Amino acid sequence: MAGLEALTAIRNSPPDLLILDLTLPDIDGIQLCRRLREQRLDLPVIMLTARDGLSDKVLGLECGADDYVVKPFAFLELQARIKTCLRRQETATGRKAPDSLNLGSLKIDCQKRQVWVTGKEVELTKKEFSLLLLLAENRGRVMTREDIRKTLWGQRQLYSWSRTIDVHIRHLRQKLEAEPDHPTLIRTVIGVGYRLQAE
Amino acid sequence: MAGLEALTAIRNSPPDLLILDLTLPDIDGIQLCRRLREQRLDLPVIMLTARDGLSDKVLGLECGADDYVVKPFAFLELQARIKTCLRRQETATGRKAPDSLNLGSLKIDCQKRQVWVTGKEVELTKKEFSLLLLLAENRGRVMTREDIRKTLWGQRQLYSWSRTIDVHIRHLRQKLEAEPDHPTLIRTVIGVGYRLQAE
DNA sequence: AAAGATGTTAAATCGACGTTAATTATGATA
DNA sequence: TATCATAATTAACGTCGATTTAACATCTTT
Repeated sequence: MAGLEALTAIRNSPPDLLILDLTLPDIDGIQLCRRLREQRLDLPVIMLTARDGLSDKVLGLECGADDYVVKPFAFLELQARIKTCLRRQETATGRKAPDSLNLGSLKIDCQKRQVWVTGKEVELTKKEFSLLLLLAENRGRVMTREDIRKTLWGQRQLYSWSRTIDVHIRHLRQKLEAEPDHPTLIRTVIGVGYRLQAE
Repeated sequence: MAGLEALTAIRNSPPDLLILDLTLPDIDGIQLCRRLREQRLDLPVIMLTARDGLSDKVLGLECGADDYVVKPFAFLELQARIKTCLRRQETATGRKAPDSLNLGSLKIDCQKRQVWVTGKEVELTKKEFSLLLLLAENRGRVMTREDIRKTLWGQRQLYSWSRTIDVHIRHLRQKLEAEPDHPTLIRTVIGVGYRLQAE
């Protein structure tokens, strides 16, 4: 799988741990890792590489990787590091995103990627879910279109004049709001962005 | 200046915008840029380079540069890109601004873009909010029309005889003052500009 | 009172957002 | 690999609020 594909896949359904090869077809492991961190995706990353130079090693760790294994490696070593990484993750307080969000009539299960409104489950697409999660994690605060664009699409993927974000907002409103045409949950802040009403 | 020197200089007193040459003596522009981002230095960066390959271009943007100009370039192009970059920076939500301002009965939350007067929330438009923020950040001091024009409109033409600023002030007074016709919060300093009463 | 600066209002313009349908991408399945 | 279903994005246009303009009123200073 190419790096950019991976990035999308990870955003859509984050795994518990990532093992990254330093050499990927389009963007390399270091860049991929950095992007993850920019997007506040706090999952453990183990770098995998054939190169043995110190500078690479430093670079790997500086970009936010949690550990580093040099090829060729004993499988047991990798296994050990995976265990360590996961244990560290477990015990680190509050590093992981909360498992579920409870905002009045809105309930979000981040792990299962399920959403309920007034007890009823609603089905969201991946993009819809990501967008809702972003708004929910920042409830009360205005998320600018720029914020949204950066988080969900990364740099330079979506033109500023595109109406894509609006369309997803529309879909969310249709699925979540009692009256989609008079939204109370997802408010528009004209000239700025959107805000999910806290509580 | 070499790249490492630059890095130190930037850390010590961050400029408004950075124009980076891809080829520097010790570490190249891409690495410098990446380091900046790692250190969460969120200043706009324009890459400058002689190389024309696509991969370089991609690399430049992916490392966190905001834009990219290939040498040789028309000076007007660079100028245009600088403008765009700065405008984007300006409008990005409260990056540099403090999180909240508390001035007696007036409360401003820059993150949420919300404003309260004596506990009651008031809704402001984008321009109104920017104007109020400018006055509030410089409370007690007189902001000249020229200051206001420069900050809120930049180079874009707003003729000196335009009443636009007055109109926005009017709207702010209507929304914030107990008696809009006898303003106590936003005072006029004739011949100079406006001053927000420091509490 | 005159000149210059600011205040006020409504109307005109402009731009941001909303909406729908059509199109394109994606991913699963045979 | 072709096909199909679904999701994501684009295109095109509508709507409405925000901003600016215009015209005139009122205040200040000399």
